[in-house]
Amino acid sequence: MLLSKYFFKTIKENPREAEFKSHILLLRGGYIKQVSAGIFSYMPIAVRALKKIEAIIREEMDAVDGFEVNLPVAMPASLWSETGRYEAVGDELLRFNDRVGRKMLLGMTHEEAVTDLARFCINSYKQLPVMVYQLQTKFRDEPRVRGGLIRVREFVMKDAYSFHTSNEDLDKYYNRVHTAYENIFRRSGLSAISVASDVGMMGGNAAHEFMAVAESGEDTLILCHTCGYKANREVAKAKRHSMSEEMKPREEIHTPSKETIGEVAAFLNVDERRMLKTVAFKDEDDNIILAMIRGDLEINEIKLKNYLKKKILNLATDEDLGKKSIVKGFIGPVGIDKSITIVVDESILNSNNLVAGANKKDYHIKNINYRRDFVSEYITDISLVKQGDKCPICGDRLSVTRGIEVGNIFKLGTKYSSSMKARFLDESGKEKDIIMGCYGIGVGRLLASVIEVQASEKSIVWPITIAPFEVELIGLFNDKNSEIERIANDLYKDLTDANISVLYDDRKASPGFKFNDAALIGSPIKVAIGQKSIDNGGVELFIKDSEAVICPIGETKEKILKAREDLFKELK
RNA sequence: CGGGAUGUGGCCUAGCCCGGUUCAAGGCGUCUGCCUUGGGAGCAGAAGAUCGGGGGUUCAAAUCCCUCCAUCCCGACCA
Repeated sequence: MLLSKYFFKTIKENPREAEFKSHILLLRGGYIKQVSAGIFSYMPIAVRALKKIEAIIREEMDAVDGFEVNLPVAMPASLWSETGRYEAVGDELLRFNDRVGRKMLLGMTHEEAVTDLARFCINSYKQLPVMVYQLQTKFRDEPRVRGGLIRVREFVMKDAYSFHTSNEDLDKYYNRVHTAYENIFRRSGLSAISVASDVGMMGGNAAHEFMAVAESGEDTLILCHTCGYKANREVAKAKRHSMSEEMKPREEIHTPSKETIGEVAAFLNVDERRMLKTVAFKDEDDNIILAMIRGDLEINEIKLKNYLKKKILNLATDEDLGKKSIVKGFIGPVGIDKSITIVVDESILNSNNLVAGANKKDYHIKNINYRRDFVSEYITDISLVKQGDKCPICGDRLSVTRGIEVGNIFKLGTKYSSSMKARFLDESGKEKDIIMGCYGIGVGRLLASVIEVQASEKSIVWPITIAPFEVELIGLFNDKNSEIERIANDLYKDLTDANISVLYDDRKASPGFKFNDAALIGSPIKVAIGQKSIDNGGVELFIKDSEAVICPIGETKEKILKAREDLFKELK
């Protein structure tokens, strides 16, 4: 490809609206053009990289016996009503009417469409297991977009759906996909780790997310470097040490205007770990829920929400509490209105003689003990894991890092097949719901993550497997110097004939201009040829971000072929 | 949806607080000509702007006020 003819434009200055490294470099390098918040046009250089990623994904999906399909972007609302999601999903589902006024939607995910296909095609256990996948545009009307391609409204996703006769078979297949995902990210040059994750609106039994570790990531990951425990903070657990001591008699004490854990602990001179913290929430029906946890810990709202199977859970306002005659700042388990749901964190069970509010202004109660002083039918782990907490598996210190979710895999179970009546006949002729799994990868997000994780502030070096052009040939000559131009042209032809994707910068532009554009184009192999390099004995070869190496012209093609092969080998 | 910020030729930025003789400016990019090729060259010329939109205040508005819109960041939300 001749750069002088290429549909392409670079920008010298950082665009005003971009803050993320990947966003800045993708805009400056002429990969993407923003059309609206979270909606982008992709230029040829980006499309080349995306197609390479898609090719890797297809190979790996085919290798786990997947069949590529194409499901619709626009669907009738009635299909989604079958699972109740037309009504259940919020405004991120874009709803509209067609010309006859029928309710429609833009697909943000495709469980309904694929289950509809499955119930049509699958009748017998003999057809299972089977997996279908697609690479297709999704639209999600996100309330907040972020970081260029990191979080967008319209994007291409690889989504795959598998169908099984049993949970055991799903488990087996799920592991195969897990491996396929590891292959995809490794081959794309992105180091991603899988963590246990929340199942969210997809429902189902188990899930993993594949995370690119990056400071700019929006997810918080909990990792144990000793035993390899890895989890999204949303579901992460920690070992909480016991704080038991001999039970003491309960005692009410005057704590004027001491409302926060810190204030009360200081006032009474007790450790915050001897405090019982109560946080009040409100659900979608305006019910008050009190979550109780040890004073030094925080509530993980997602765990709490999942445990209670609530759709909405917000912090209760002072007004909400007032309506139920709950005394803000002095809430406690003893003497509280019995009709209020109390969720008790496990940390309360192995601690005792705790201090909590007395449900009376300016009073707390000392030496509260679970069982003796109160009980609840809702006991679970609702604690938020912090840096330095103990690993639930090995007890060693946990560390916290940030990650970008580039893929996820879910065990769906029968959530969709049962509501949509996607069934099969088993060996004994009995009708059963098909057991499903689903597996997603955000293609554009993967591309952006590669930059986010490994690019410098000013330049991209693409992994060769996804590079828009494997080689960039930088011609440094003017028109009069036809000798050098002839050598460059010959080299370009040689490389192209060898089936290497080459971008040849043949533009009339200064060397600095070309080198800077090359830094944005990001070919992992760059060749510069000019009077200076010729005088030094040939061309200059740059592999990834290394210093220039002089290479005789006659050996250039072989050197590049070798370097190319080596780079591919690294990402096998 | 809450909090914060920003909208000035294709891109970046100054001017705004303190309205009027720098008031529509500078750089980049683009076009034409000359010249030039080792780290975003030089010279000369040219095109290109409803100062985000609307309303208001005023003799006078990019500048002050109201309102709407758009974009970004943080939070909420999220496969």
